[in-house]
Amino acid sequence: MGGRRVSIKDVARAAGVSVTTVSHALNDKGRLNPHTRERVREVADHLGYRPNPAARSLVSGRTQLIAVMASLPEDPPVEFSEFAYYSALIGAATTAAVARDHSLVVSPPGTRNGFVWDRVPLDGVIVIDPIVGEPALPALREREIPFVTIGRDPDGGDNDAVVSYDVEASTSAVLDHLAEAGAKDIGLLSIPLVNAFAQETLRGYERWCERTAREPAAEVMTLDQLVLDPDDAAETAVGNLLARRDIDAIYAPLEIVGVTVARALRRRGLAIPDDVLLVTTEDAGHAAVADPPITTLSFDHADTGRRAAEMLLDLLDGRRTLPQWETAATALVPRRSTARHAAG
Amino acid sequence: MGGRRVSIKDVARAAGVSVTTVSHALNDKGRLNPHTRERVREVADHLGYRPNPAARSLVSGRTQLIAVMASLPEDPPVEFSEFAYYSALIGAATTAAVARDHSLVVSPPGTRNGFVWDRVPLDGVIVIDPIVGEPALPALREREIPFVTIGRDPDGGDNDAVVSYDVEASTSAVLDHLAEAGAKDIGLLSIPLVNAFAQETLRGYERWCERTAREPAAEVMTLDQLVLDPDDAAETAVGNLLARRDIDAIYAPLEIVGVTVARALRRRGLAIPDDVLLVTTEDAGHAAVADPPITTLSFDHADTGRRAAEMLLDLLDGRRTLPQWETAATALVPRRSTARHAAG
DNA sequence: TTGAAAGCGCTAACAG
DNA sequence: CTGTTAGCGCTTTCAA
Repeated sequence: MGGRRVSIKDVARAAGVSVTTVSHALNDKGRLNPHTRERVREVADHLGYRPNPAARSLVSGRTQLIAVMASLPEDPPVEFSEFAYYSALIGAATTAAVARDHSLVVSPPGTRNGFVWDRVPLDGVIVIDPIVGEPALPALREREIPFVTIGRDPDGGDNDAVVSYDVEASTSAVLDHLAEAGAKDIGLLSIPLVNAFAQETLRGYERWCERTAREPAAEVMTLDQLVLDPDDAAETAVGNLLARRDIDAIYAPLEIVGVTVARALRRRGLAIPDDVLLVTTEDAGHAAVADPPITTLSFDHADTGRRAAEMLLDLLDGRRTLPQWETAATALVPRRSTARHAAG
Repeated sequence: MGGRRVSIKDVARAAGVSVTTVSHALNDKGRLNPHTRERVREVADHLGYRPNPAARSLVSGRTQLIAVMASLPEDPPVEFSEFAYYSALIGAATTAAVARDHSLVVSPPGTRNGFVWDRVPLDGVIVIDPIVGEPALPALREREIPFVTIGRDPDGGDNDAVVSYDVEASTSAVLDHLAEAGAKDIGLLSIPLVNAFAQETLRGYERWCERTAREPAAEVMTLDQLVLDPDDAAETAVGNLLARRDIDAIYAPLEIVGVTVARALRRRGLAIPDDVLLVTTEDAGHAAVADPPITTLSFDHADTGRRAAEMLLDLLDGRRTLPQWETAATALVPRRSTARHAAG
């Protein structure tokens, strides 16, 4: 397209030097007369020279490209766009990548079209919330493409680079908060145990119950239910939970679930927070605007994205080596759904 | 990194043919003995051969990479992640790109770090909601990089490829809806007139008022206000609007504005919908869960992203030529905020 | 029907 | 301090 781009040769010719000199001048390599270097740079600048990344990549083996990929079950297929937090995460990762002279490509989940790295040569990959059996991880390991997971790989990954929340501690914080708000009997409405977050939440819940000598009551939704009809899944799960025991507080991770649970409770004539306390997690911010506003466990997704990108980039240029583990902050945001005695 | 990738030479050697033959066999070029072609393919497959995109790109000049870039004011800087709809849009565009053997890279807005296409060689770019004076557009034109804008370029762009909503018609629909709901005096709380959407909304509003013989009352927020403190901006704007006239309905595009306006009205003792009817636009879905749920003008962002990607890809392989114009559907979603006489 | 060879733009030995 | 040269992996004339 259009009038051919200016190449290193054009610059060399215009500056009256060899291509090597140009290359060195522009990349601060070798020993060059500062004067020559300067002149070459001016010429290059004047000509609007831009190194061709493809050529550079061909020789260096690196592409300055990293990818971010959401790990989502393929069957049934989860709509990528349902997760608002990807937006924040991707935005931050992009910014971090660009600041270090890389770009970020977005990979669709699943393998139906093959992996991105079969199409684009990638220097590294960020995998968000790897699910059990995620095929991308073995593929990356086999291809020796460096990667960072956001959340631990539930299938192992002890030697991986991971940015993660301290899920067990956060879960305890949620449950402590509920207990302090007067909860006598707290039920967990768990998402399917497909990723480390879900698994660790359940474990955190069980341990907390053990520590506080309470009888756990956990209801785990199936993946099919949740994906095919989240409303119905939450509805059913709440029903099961309440049928089992006289629960007076629910921790329901995943914002869409939390919001639906709130509706389901209301439909049953149960008031929040008077009859049942409710906590969920933050995603698109629905919890905050719901009526009543729902207390959430919140994550700084932008921070997480930034950290993951930084970690990957560090791995790529050898500033860090495997394994890596970094913990991102969580915060409990109390709202009316857990303020039993407040006017709020 | 790791055990060198298998190159075309390896395949040629293993199959006992020349690299030319391999290239032809794999790309369906030239005239080859079908038997040879088949055998070469098997060998390549068996060896796990993947063409090196950098090499291919060096020769073809194409990279199979397209970018998506949000056009946002740099000063004051708008946080990319504030717009939930990017997530849906990017997800859909990614899927569309991948289906046609391309990948999508995300560009941060602004030019502080130079443009993406200075770092990654791109075949084309999607620019979301170009603002007045967006520097990317002239840059793209100059570099002759094909692009599609989502929403018209307010600075011209009559010869561009654009995917757009029919903003004037949608605005009319909103106002008609309000009028039908009993609105006597409808105010517009406009976002800054930085992009085509804002400009056309205002124009649509003015024309509608003219057609229906009403006196327009539009309050335009300044960019600084809106970016620095959206809550305060909306608050002030509502105040101004109400001070001017006895408005009984407001159309406040941009969901964050709409939600804030709702709060501001309540704080003033005005009930929605009884005292004031309210309509906003859809973004993260806050309007739907707000109390009362707010009627929105909704967009199918995924559809828009998909169309934009398709259009760009068509442009790239010559299936379409400039100019292009495609309209994406909008829908008015009535909720309680405009149901004056409903129990809802 | 197949192969040799040039060359895409760049970097990095190696010479001078 | 600067230039020559050999590739990186692939596509593509052009010849055989």
